[in-house]
Amino acid sequence: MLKKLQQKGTLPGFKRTPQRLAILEYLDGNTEHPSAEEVYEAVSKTNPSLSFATVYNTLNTLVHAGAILEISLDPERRRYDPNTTLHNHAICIECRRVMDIPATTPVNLPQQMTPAFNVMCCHVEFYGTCASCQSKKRIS
Amino acid sequence: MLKKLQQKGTLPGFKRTPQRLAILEYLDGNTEHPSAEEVYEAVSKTNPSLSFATVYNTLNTLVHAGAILEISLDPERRRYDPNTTLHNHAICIECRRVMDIPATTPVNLPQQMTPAFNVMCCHVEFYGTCASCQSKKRIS
DNA sequence: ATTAATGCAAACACTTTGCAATGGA
DNA sequence: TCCATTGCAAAGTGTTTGCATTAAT
Repeated sequence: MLKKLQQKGTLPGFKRTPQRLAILEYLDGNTEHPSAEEVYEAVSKTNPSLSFATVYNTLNTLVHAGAILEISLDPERRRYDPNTTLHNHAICIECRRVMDIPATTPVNLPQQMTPAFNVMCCHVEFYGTCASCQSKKRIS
Repeated sequence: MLKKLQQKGTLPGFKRTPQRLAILEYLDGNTEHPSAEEVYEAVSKTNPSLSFATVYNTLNTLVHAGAILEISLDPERRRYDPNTTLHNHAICIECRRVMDIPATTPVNLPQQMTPAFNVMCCHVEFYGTCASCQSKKRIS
């Protein structure tokens, strides 16, 4: 998905600037669900002139193009997910890390709701503790 | 849950001020998933001196006491849910309204994740269009 | 009397916007 | 050349905080 945008003429009017290409490269295959600040921190290492405006501008453009997903698991800040295929998330309540979980068995709305609400997609959030936070707790 | 807090001596140190009692009354049984601003708008009608600081202060106190839930479906603002029992949500992508959905069949993590991630609870988000937005679309 | 809560204003964090300068197409 | 994008600074939105005053216990 993001690889396509790195090539010429995929999205009409989308100019492939050095900043955008660097952001695309950072996002492609990234499973960290980074925030705008994390994108800025990472990409500005190689592009010191990068501005926050460009990061936000690019992320919003990518969201509108459907190339990445905006996820609102964190009330403090928006996070972005380059994985646009159907999948779920496990959120560690200790370290707040978000992990991808394959969408296996489909989840259905209870029958009585089916006619009233037209489900287009669904997203499951698993809250709990990740492996590393579990072992940290055992030690302390 | 919220009814209890309206009575004396339920939460040590929790003072039942007129503002808090009005907020509790507004929240109790409310299924609108209101934001802080919506709480302020509604409650300040009867309590004109109410301040935003008090609304935020009270909502945070209630969240910490486990009396209400903070939900981050909306990246723009936090919403609050007085229903603290296990349930899911249907989000209309047209009008952004959030509806409660009973949690029927339990959702499980794929087997291979089970030992690594200790699931404590799970929350399903159904995205789609609600009945009223469907009929609006048919008309226009 | 003690201590928590109120209301105001200022501060804060995240995100968007206006605009002149830049640079892809 | 044309027009989207950049970078900066200012503005906008939602939330928190400091503090003197008020009021519940």
